[in-house]
Amino acid sequence: MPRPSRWNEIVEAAAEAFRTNGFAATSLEDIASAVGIWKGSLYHYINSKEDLLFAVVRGPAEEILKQIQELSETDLPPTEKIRRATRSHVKVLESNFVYASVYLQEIAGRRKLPEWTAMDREYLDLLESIVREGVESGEFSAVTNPRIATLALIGSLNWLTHWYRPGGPLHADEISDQFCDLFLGGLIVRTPRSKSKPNQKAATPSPTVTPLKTTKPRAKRTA
Amino acid sequence: MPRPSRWNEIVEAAAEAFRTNGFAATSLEDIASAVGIWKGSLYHYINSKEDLLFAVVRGPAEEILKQIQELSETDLPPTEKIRRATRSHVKVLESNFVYASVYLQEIAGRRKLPEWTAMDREYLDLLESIVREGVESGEFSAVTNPRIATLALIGSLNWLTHWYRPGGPLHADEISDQFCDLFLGGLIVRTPRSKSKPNQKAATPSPTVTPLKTTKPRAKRTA
DNA sequence: CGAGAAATGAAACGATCGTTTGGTTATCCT
DNA sequence: AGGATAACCAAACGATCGTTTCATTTCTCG
Repeated sequence: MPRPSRWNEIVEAAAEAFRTNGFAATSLEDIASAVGIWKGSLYHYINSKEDLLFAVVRGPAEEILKQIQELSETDLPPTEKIRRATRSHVKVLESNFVYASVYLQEIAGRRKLPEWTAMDREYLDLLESIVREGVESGEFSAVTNPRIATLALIGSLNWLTHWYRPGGPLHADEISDQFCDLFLGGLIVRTPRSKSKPNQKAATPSPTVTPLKTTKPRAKRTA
Repeated sequence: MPRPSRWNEIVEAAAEAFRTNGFAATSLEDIASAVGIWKGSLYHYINSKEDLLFAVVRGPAEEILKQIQELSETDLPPTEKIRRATRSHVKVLESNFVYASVYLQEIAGRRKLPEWTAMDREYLDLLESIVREGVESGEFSAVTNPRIATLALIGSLNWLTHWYRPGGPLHADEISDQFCDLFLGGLIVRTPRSKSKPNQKAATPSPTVTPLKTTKPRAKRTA
């Protein structure tokens, strides 16, 4: 991967085009003309079109993983870990918005290259182990399935690429704080009631309406 | 749009291919050979390749919107509305998993056709108004920004297409129940304390660690 | 200044794609 | 049965795409 000045322009133009039209629907001519060169000239910087995709995507992918790796090595209480993980996730998404959007749309979807799926998996596992830590310490007593809770948080965060706009009215810090408050505390401020009964349905304080089939008896299913 | 028997095969094959490789990277030859016909023969069913995309996507998009429209017309308490909305959202995603995945990846992203963005917008607005209803009734006293809370829930739900696998170990009812419990109640079962102080940070019961910059003073910014 | 390397221009290639055309077979209806 | 209509075959077209090749310009630095 070369280093000269035009290279940054090229990667930025590629990222912008990939985000708007998708990788497959973006032609090298689109990128070249955005920079002001001929499409053949791109091959002094790349060996194939896919090189551009990886160049766009590598930065934020490695950054976001590094952040949670460092966080996992601390001994902060789980609540604080979740708060900081949420913040750094939103921060990386904001600071590298176009790049990160391309990653989530083109890599985290479709492509199954083992290098990237391993990174996704490691990130998920580290975040889940934080949640699990909170469950075991008794702080997250409302969680029944740590993996689902973790995936819910990751979903909220990554979905930012579908609606967040840099320079828009919502600041990243504001968003991450509210996400974190919501994830940790939920919508409802519970009335002090069943303390020693960590019921699965403890979060539902409205008995006004008969619920329609709370939880089906599950069919057994392994793996 | 024609009706014969092969038409269903074609749409299913298209959906499967679109989900795996994306719309732009899928050739009509891929779809035709999956059904066992020549690619030119597809044009007795369609006028252009995009027709296939819309045929794949229309069903679940209209269904998921219809469900929340009907729900909005009831006078159930907000908590119950959220629970039912979550359930039906997961249900539609599960029952039409491939179709819905294509919608979220190809329509809710990139494409800006006004018909679909209007549907997305209406769905978001209806769900947000439920949240807002709960805030005004006092039930959702922990919410400071209804739109962000709504987008967080939608993100968790739609991210299902990135990790859920039909026939896998997790049942759809189980997932939607846990999502809903998490969204309504959060990770933490709060200890009865500040009842009449709906502080922004009421959800953070761990004062062990000094938070790093809670919320920056925001730069003013309109629109 | 001038040689050598880096960067870009300019054109062409083979492959593939969406679409069209026209003919052939199968299916349905009364 | 037989005609009409739908379904499909088979081939080809023009356009576009990723990539290659080679000539030319621009930059670097001793």
